[in-house]
Parts: sequence; structure tokens; C-alpha cells
Amino acid sequence: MNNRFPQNFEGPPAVCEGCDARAVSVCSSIGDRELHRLAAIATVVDADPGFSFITEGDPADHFYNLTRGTVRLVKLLPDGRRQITGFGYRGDFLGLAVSSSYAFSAEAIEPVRFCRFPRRSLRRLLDEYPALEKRLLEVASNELVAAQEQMLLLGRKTARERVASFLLSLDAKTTCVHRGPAIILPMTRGDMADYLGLTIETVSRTVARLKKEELISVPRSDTIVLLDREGLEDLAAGNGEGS
Amino acid sequence: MNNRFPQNFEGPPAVCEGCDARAVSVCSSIGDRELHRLAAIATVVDADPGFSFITEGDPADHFYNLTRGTVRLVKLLPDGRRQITGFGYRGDFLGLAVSSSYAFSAEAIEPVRFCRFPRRSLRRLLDEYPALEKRLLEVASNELVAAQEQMLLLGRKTARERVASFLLSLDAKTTCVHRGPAIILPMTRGDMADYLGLTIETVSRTVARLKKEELISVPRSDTIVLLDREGLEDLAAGNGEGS
DNA sequence: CGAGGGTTTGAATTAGATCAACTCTCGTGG
DNA sequence: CCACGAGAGTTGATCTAATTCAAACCCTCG
Repeated sequence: MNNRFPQNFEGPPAVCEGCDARAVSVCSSIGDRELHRLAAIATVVDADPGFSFITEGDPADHFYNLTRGTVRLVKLLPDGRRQITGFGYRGDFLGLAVSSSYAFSAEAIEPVRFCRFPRRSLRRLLDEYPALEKRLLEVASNELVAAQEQMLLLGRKTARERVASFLLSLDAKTTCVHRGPAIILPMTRGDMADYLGLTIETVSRTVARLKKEELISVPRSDTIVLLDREGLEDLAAGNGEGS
Repeated sequence: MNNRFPQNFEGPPAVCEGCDARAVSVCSSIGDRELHRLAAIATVVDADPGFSFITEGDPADHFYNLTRGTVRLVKLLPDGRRQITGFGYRGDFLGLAVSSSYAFSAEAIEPVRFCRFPRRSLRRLLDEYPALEKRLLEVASNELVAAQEQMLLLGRKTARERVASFLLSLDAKTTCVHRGPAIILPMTRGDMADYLGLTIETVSRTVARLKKEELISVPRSDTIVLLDREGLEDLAAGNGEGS
């Protein structure tokens, strides 16, 4: 047992006790001491659906760690065309911008809670604890891999393949989204469309078709059960036979 | 003047002298001492166009620093559909995979030279020199921003907007690609198509149209001059007026 | 000069978008 | 309890940007 540290540094900080994201976020991969330092510079914030806590183009003053709820990451064109570059779930770390301004907006699509860290303070902490920086590099690398996968989807997959890929990737998020075997979609058809580079109508038709083909069932429009995972995986990988 | 280091650690390593990428790569942001350590674990490799030095799915045993030439980063679907997720230019750092296998292939499209680092050795160096890790996080963050921009392009931009965006991004790569005011394309129409989520024919027609509209001139099929940068920027940003 | 990549151009086709109507769900308030 | 309204979702008819199919047309290099 290690007793080099003062009493008050044993165990996690009070504010982190009972945090829904503790087990799944960057916080899980660092020691109590680092966690105390992190907690000391964090502000916990709650927000309602629709709240936009990062705005594309604004100065990138903060980092965020999402501890509850789901957000969408949005890029806009001047005429209103919208691309969702990703969704942030419980445990996700947001705001990794090197440049001085954010490259996307982040909007709550459910009631959310997050820890907000001033950029400068976190920067200082990172310099002090290389393990933290290391962990962030891992996070960034993983996101990069996901981004490349999404480019493949947007550039080369059909609507069916996109929807199948999306449902499987949601299903793989074991830490959220599920209720029993069912996936509870936190996002609307419009969000799905803007994430998959399709229109609302095409998403709706495609979901309807997967349902008719009995690859999925859709008890409610926001609830989806994967009935034939193998079939969906073939589809998502680009092996969809006929039509 | 700093003379804490042994004589042989003053100045850059011999192998880095005259390296075309010295000024533009990660190497530029570290000290001579780190550079010597890096050089000690590096193998310099030359390869011809077509050579595939990273293969999607293979164990990720090495990192690469490209010092000459251009590569394409490729993801494939089983039926041969291809998405190029990016191009690597002189100075670019490749192979940032956390997982045990590469998420894409990398293929030379020009004669290339690169430094190859065994993953384990570099990992050890990173632990020793946090500045290096920090630099890599910066690199990864920048790539992430670029990836998000590319998702917007693939998901929501028209063919004209995609080609205009691509030409401008090439033009911004001041460290390569240019001969005078002209851009010398290192890649084929097929590569452009697979990067932009289009077909060869659409790329060709779109370039022809931009030429007819006098936004660009195309003295040879691999050479492009931007005539109306502002017009192209409007287009790329999604402000393209009529048709 | 002829062969083989890469590129261009034209005509026909189509996946998905657009336009338009209708339905479902759910919360509010009379 | 039911009428109402608003937002989200579905479904159908039509349209179109980009693809596909097809046929030249370069260059470059042996």
C-alpha cells in the first residue's frame, strides 16, 4: 500500500464519486493524484437538449468531458447544409483543437452533464502528467481511425450500407444507448441523415426497408432491435448481395 | 551556447543533414539530443510508385516519417470500392494507430523516401521525451480537424465544391506540389475521385467546367493554375452562385 | 510506330434528393 | 375526456446530379 500521499489524496475526489462516466472516460486511466488535480480545475455543468456549448469558430478556451447524455458535433455550410461529424456519448472527451478556435459546434440532444476544463489549466496539467497526454493521444488516435471509417462510409457506401453501419456502431456502444437488447436512439432521423450524408426521407425509407427484410425490428421510431446481426454486418462491410 | 552535451551530440545527426523534410516534419520541433535518439532507431527507405508500405489490417509494427514524395492512404471495401482518406506529403507522420493493426494502407504515388521507426522503440522514446508525445498529439489533432472538414465535403458538398476545395487545399501545401504558381498534381484523376467520393468521369468533367469558367487553367492534365482564387474559395465554402 | 496507361467526352441510367401530402405521438388546456 | 397543435416520422410521385456504359483521345516510352 502506498502511503506517500497526504490523507486527502487517497481515493477519488468527492466530486467524481458517483460520476456516471468515471469508469469509461479518460479519468479511468489516471491515478487519484492526477484526478484530484483535474477535479480542482473542473466545473460541472448541466444543460438541456438544444444547448450549444461549443460553437464552430469561437475561441477554443475549454475542453469538455461529457459525463451524462449525448451531444452532436456539427459543421455547417453558409446555406444551412449540415454535417454531423460525430456524436459524443457519456465518457467522451471533446474540444481537442490545436488551433485557437473550434472546428465544430457541439449541441446537447439529451439532458447532459459535463466537466469543463479551462484550456490553459489543462495544458499545464498535461505538461505535469505525461500519462494524461499519452492517454489523450490514444483518444485522438482512436477518433482518427473512426473518422477514416466514416470517410469510407460517406464517400463510398450506399444508403443501406450506411444505415446498417450506423446501427452496428451504435450497438457497439455498450456503455449507453441500450435498454436490454434494444437500441434507444437519442437522435432524430434528421440527425442520422446529417451524420450519414443522406436526407431524412432516405433514412426513413432505408430503415423501413431493413425492417421489412427482417434485419431489424422497430417497435417505436426511436427504438431499434437488431434481429440479424450477421446480415447487417455483411451489409455494412459492403457484402450486401442483390438489389 | 549550450555545451552540456558531448561533442557528438552537437548539431543534427549526419543522417538528417540534407533531409528534405527536416524543416517541415515533427523533427523540426525537437532538440538535437532527441533527434539523435530518433535517428538511432530509424531506417531510411526508398521506394517506387505503387509500393505499398502499410497494408490495412496488418500488425501495426512501425511508424513512418515521409521525407520525400507523396503517398495515398487507402481504405477498401471487399468489392473493390476504394476511399482515399488522405494523402501524405513530405514531412508527414504516418502510422498513428493505437490498435494493433493498421486501419488503412499507404501506397507511394511518386518515388518516396521515408524514415521507419519500430513501434516499440519509438514508444520508449516517447515516454522519455514528453515533448515528442506532445508534438504527436498536435499532429493528431490537426489531422482530426482535417478529417472533419473532409466529412463535411463528402457528406454535403457538390462535385464542383469538392473539386474546388481540393485544389485550394493542395495550393495551401506550400511545402510541396508547386512549381511556380502552378500546382503539379502528384495523383491521377482516379486518386482524386476516390479521395473526393466521386468517379473519374465526374472529376474530369468538373475540372473541365472550372476551366471553361476560367476559375483555373489546365496547361497539362497534371498541371493546374488557380486563376480566380476568390471565386474558388466561394465555391469551396458553399457560396457557389447559380447552376 | 504502336501499346498501354491515363484522360476526356457523350448518351443512357439510377440512387438518392426534392416536393408534397399525410400520419403518429405526445403534451396542453378547455 | 377529448380537441388541438406542433414536431417528428412516413410514404408517394417526380426530378436530377452524379454514375455507368461506351467510345475515342491523348501522351509517353520502348
